[in-house]
Amino acid sequence: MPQHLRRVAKQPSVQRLPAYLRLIKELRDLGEEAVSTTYLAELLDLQPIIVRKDLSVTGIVGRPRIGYDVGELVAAIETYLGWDQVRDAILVGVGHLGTALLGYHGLDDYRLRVRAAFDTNPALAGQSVHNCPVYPWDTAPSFVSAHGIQLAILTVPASAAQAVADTLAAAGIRAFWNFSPVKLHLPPSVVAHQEDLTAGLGVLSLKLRLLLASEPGE
Amino acid sequence: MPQHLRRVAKQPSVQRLPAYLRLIKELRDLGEEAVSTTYLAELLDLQPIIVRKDLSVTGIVGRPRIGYDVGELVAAIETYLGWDQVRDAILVGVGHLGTALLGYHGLDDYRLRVRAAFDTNPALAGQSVHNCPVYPWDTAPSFVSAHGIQLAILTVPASAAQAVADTLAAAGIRAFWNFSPVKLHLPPSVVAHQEDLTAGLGVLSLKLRLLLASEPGE
DNA sequence: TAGATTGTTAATCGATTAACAATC
DNA sequence: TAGATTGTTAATCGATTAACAATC
Repeated sequence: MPQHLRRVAKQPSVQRLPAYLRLIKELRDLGEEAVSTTYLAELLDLQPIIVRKDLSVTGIVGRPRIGYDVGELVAAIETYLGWDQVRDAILVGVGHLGTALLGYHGLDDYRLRVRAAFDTNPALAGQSVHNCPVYPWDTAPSFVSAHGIQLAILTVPASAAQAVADTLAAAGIRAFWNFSPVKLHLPPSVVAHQEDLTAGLGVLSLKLRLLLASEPGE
Repeated sequence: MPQHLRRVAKQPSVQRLPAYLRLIKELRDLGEEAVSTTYLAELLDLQPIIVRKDLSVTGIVGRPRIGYDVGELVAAIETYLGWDQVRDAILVGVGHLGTALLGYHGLDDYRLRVRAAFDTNPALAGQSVHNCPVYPWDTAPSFVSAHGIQLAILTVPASAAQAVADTLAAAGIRAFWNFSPVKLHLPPSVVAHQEDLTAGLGVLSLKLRLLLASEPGE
């Protein structure tokens, strides 16, 4: 493995990389050949030096006065995040959010392929949601081991999340993208990332409250 | 406004408050009267001192050896975030994600009421999605000003987000919960919070790549 | 050349952690 | 009382920002 792919960026940096990637791909599709951190920073309301530091973890080198080669930069970020290769995934819990994610073409852009969805509701089994087959939950472990799936998207109710994760981890899942509002406790050989929509709503609500409180007449 | 509601917690703290609130409400519903930071920290894989620091911004005081009063703590966090009062909202963009959010009862738990949804698709106008009426997008500005709506949830395509936000801000919207993968540029009298699902996917993908790379046989 | 941009090194800032007195 | 927990103050750690030489 090349040295620069070993560098571990801290979470704030990693979280910004997908936003850079999105913009740079747009520029590429518009025919641009180079991009500067000054420009990216302006679009994202960041300091140019932050963008430069963030990009440096991917090992990319730019050219003074010109910036970074757009094609190289896309490749560098994708390689760094592991988005350069197709990864198979399953989704568990075909409710509102699960259905929405199955219909979200964005995942495809990042080469994440949801091969199957699972649900305990027998009415869903055998159906196809946004072109993804839905199977009974019982069959998930054998599907995972048969196809060597490493990534699972969890959109199950909070009460079920830990048990579902335990079962899938035993079947071979190594990474959970967890949309259930529960912190998963897993062995060190498995990684997880929790999406918490209410965290964002909390930040926004506080901002709004402080904004309104700061205004005359309050 | 009481002094402690003026204290502005930093973003990492604020983001953790909703997770505390969720757990504490569960405890309350189980009949618990007190909770310690030691206990909350264990459930969330955090240090107790972090939890204590985070809670202190709400102005709550605990009792040594006992912890915090569960009812008081729920009230303190809700008041701090502005979740103690019902807030009206609209949603713009009734696609997969917009539909999922309309069906998400979680919003109701935080007293966020989506009064109407809007879409440019004429086939949707007049329909009702998860008990929320859908109207033509053109009518959004007048709805916002007529009802004094301050918060808007944006689930529109990236290409439309900035224009939609500009229009709504002019009509009186003060806060945007933005699910479009675009950084909004808004006047200082308006706040926004961007949800970026791909940021989380990036973090998870990197964790997985590093996990696999660290294993024997790689 | 002049000026813009990269990329390094050092300084600052803020969040996390440690230490510990207070208290129930 | 002994022991667990709160809450403050100080220390550490890590991320952001500043300064600036290198370079195209």
